[in-house]
Amino acid sequence: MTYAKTAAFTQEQQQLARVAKALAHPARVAIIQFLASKQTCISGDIAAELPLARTTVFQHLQELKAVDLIRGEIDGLTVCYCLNTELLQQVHQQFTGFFLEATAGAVCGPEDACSC
Amino acid sequence: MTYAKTAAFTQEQQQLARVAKALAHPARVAIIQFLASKQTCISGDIAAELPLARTTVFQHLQELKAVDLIRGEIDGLTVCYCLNTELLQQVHQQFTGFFLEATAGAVCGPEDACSC
DNA sequence: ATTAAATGTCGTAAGTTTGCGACATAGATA
DNA sequence: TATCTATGTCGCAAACTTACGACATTTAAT
Repeated sequence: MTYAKTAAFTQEQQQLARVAKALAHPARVAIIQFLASKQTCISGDIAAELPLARTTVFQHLQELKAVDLIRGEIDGLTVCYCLNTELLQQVHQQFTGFFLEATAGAVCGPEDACSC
Repeated sequence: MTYAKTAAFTQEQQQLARVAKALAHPARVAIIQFLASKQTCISGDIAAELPLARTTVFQHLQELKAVDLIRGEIDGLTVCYCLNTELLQQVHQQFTGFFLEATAGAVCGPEDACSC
């Protein structure tokens, strides 16, 4: 039942939410940063870089793959994980659009009570 | 147990994940867009704009308030909801930094297999 | 003082996420 | 061929999320 009403929102809202959800865990943020820090694809032990069990990291990797933010190619014994930089750029634009729209009004300051 | 290991990540990663999580549902994206579209604070029936029950919308509003993306001031019988544009701007910068970092490497194209 | 309207609080059902250990599988190498 | 290493798959327990109805609270009007 949990996501029962998702279909009632626009594609744009759903897509933004979907990506946001993929980034909604520090481990997944860390994984992307780690892949970015190596300037290349990674074969292997990402789990060793994180304070989590191997299977848990694998699970996070699956989630990132599910939204296509990263790719994974099997290469013999190891797997090669890559960032999908093209999608990341696209998503960046989408978020920028969202934030610009949201900040355009400049309604309330940070401390002041609002004066409705 | 679910968020047991969160503390093991950096503040930056946690903050980004926290905001991403707040945006990780289309209803919450829609709420922010709705508040932005009115160029002012809103007293009242946000639920009427969304395909969800009043209490459910209220719950989403609470979550957005919890990360301080929106503010709510009680004003007599109604409540005045505002975007925290200052925070939104800050978060926008944070996301931009993250995405720039992530796309800097430009490792793999969208279709090509990676060449590890 | 009653009552109507607008919000907030609680509880609950169903589904999802997180984190992990145990087991399965597939190349590589002796 | 046995076996080591690197990954993938399953299943489980605990916690979290989503969605909603029923009830409480608060303010404004009559």
